[in-house]
Amino acid sequence: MTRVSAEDRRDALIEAAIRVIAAKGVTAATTRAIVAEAGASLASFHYAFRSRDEMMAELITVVTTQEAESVVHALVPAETIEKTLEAGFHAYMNVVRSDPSREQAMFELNQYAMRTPGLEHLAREQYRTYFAVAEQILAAGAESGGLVWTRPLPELARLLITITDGLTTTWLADRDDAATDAVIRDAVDLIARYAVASPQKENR
Amino acid sequence: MTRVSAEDRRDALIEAAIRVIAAKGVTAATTRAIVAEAGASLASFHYAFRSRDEMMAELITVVTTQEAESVVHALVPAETIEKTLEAGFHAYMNVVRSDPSREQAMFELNQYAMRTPGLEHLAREQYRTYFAVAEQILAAGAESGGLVWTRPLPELARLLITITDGLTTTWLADRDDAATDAVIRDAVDLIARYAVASPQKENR
DNA sequence: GTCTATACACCGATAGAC
DNA sequence: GTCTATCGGTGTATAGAC
Repeated sequence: MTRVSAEDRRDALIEAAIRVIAAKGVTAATTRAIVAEAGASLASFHYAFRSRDEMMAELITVVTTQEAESVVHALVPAETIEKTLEAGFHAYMNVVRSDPSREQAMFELNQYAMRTPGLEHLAREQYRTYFAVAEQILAAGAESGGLVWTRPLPELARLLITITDGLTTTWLADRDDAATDAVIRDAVDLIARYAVASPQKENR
Repeated sequence: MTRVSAEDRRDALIEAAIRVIAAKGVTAATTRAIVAEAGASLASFHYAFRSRDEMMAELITVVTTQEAESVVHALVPAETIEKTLEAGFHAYMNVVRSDPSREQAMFELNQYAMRTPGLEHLAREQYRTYFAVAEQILAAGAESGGLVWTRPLPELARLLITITDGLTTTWLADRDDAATDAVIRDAVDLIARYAVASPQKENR
């Protein structure tokens, strides 16, 4: 192997680990499987990382950020808040459908963090990121339609993530697209109720 | 060890495995850890089960049934459908709070089934059981209040499970009781809208 | 920095005595 | 049926040559 900076080696190993995890799950992501995917030697792994858990910790934050970006990127504002929300849910579900194993891996990683001493905070951090993304999406959706939310944004963001999580776990289990769409319509109705026309800006 | 029938041995090992999984996760449930918990020898495991996966398959159906029963058992009908639903969600969350690790294990087992060749059908089966329980709960809740659902029960059952799953994953990640309660109130409003007074029985 | 070789723990599973 | 002892494989991590 040609010489590579420590930073590049770490990144390459993490990207390789992400591919392995997305394909075969967290359990299959052994150091041997990761270096094989990265085309590196076993020793180079422990030159770049003190331990497998150290790499997993970094991987979790990287993959959470990637997930957040891919969801935000898939969004498109529509004419009404209902259509925007519905399109948002469908865009998200298309991300899930395009790589179910990867989405399952997000849950596995969260549980891995919860079960691993010293990594518990990463589980919480992962959801903090999700909530922040949800707030961002809701804020943008309301603003583009000239609306305001009549409920505190953090509450609606958690509601959105709760439903999204549930949609994902149930779909992963039975892959029922039609039933998922029906739940999405309910979710849209529920959330859209909390959006009202923005009051005219008052002079003062 | 005294002699035990094959059936009893299987049950004892499965119960031991459930305890190990609930405490430390699916990954920690090695054959050695299980027999140690059961007070048996390693060989007796493979006398009772052809393989670890054979035991895991049986365990998943057992634990899914247990989970269904413990939820149904925690229910109490109230005066209105709203109160019944809200009490139901809180009863469920109390089950989760009383043993978070066990509830996390339900997700881990589901994912284990999805990742293990030959066990995929168990993941679907697990959710079929959940949906059936949800239908049962919704039917009983409406009947006790003299109401009928204006939506197909399977759709409402899936909605209920979707929300319950999301409530669980988010609560497991950040243990935020107050935020969870707020989401529950939304869920109650959403579902209760589909219950109306039962029409009088008509003579014919 | 990168490699091969290896240490050492633990995994699932089985052989064979009792 | 139950046990101890052990096999072959794989896990994380490291030693030491280059």
